[in-house]
Amino acid sequence: MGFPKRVVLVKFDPYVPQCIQFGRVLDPSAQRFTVKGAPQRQPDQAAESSQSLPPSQTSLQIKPSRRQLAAQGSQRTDSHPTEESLAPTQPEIEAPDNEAVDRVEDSFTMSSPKQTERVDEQVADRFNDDLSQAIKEAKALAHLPLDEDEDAESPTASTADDGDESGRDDEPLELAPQPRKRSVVSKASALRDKKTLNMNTFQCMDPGAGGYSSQNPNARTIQILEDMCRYYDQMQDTWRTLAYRKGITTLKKQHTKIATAKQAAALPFIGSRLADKIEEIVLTDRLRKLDNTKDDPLDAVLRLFLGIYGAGLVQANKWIQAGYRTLEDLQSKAKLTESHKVGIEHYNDFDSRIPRAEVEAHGAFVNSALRKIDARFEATVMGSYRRGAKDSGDIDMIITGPGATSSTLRTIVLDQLIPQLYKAGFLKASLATSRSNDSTGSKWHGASCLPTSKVWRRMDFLLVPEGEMGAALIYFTGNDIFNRSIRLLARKKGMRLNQRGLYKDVKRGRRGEKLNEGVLVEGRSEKKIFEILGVPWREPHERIC
DNA sequence: CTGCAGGGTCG
DNA sequence: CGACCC
DNA sequence: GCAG
Repeated sequence: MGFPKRVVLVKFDPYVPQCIQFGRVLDPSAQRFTVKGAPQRQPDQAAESSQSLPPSQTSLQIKPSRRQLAAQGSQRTDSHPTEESLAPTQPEIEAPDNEAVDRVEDSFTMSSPKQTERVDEQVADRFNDDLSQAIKEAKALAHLPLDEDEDAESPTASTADDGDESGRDDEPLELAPQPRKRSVVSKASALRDKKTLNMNTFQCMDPGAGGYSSQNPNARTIQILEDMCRYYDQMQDTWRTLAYRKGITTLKKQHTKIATAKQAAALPFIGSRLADKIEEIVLTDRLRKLDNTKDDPLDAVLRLFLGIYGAGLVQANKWIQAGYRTLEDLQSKAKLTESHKVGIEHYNDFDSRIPRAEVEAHGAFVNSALRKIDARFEATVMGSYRRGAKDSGDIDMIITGPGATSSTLRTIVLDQLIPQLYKAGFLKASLATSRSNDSTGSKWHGASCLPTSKVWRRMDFLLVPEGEMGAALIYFTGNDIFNRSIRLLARKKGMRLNQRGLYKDVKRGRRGEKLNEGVLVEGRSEKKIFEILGVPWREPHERIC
């Protein structure tokens, strides 16, 4: 999702790690600093039951709905709508340190760029076989309007992604609205193999909604839904946000106008609720629900508080219930953790976007310091920067080195690099950091600031041992939807994918709880992981779901 | 009605 | 361990 | 909010 979306395929090395980013997504327009004196009015705007969130509850209930509570844990990802703005069509936005990247790649990836296409095709082909079968299955299971005979040309996976640069306008046809025709599709095929996964449900199998633009017939609808989505994201309603994102992505893939609820509901990831909203938007050019929630003072306060690093629904509601309405209230009256203090003090800093050039500068600063400690190590900026974004929510760097073990990395980074960067005045605060003596630690989260600036930026370091580069690349390349999708796929295949590697023979309980670590299958090569999972290779910029 | 990725850090 | 974050 |  995103705005002007899909633009260039910036010309960077496909293998260059591009990563997922953990930016915060906050609506700049939100009147977060002007919400003082928010009325103490009683909440009545909770139209739907599910909507009666704790927030507004001026009164007693501090308790977030189960939904929301469960929601913790995945919000604010860089893949949020507003975050995906890719750099404008200037192909020249190459990563400044391409060399560095190349080196990294060379050291940690099996295949060289040369072999890329070939490999990809092979994978793709292999995939197609599986796919055609999966597709049938999918059609039987999903209520997609495909005709039986159509699947010969497995649409979805425009497989070996034609590295077409001029962007694409081809859209996955399955999603195309077509005259409803209850395909009597194969109960046979459906029964054939219960284990066949419905690939249509994995967004990682399908190139992102790249062709989307304001030209899309559903542009207006999408715009409003993105507003809703952004709102829910701010409210940290993870699952609703996720659902919206999926639905929006589907809509972006449509090339015809979706005007009725019935029409909309036929699409994947669009259920009755979203369908109704879509119809309302088309009919009235607005969404009442959005209008309401948007200007509720208490919601505004809640969103203000939720924007603080380290503050979630529980904490924010406690503050609200305690009567606090402004950041000043919190600073003067509430008991805050160190993170909260930093988060409040630099609320604006962390809330603002980081220009691409500045991201580069931060990266250079870190890299320079690291090289002085040990020239073999490298720090590479990942995140949306690698995806070619013109600005980022935070700066995310992977630090690795030839033969580096997690232990040596911890020593180098945690005991030397970080302290030095602090001394240099570059690092300003730590928010969450591993301890060099913790054998499992692998990250450092904090804030940095260029000598030439006074705006603090969220900076994350990830320590990645050589043997885990492949998995790390996938993880930090994102986007998050893609990651979650591919991880889910791995799970469905009895495996487990995390930032360290792909594991097989993972035993799980009835409810999916991991009962066993599983056996490491692959961690070093990104491509192999894709291959093993049967996911067609996708360039980083195509992993925007 | 339940799961929605999986894992690290903080208090 | 719950909350929060990536 | 969707899907199973």
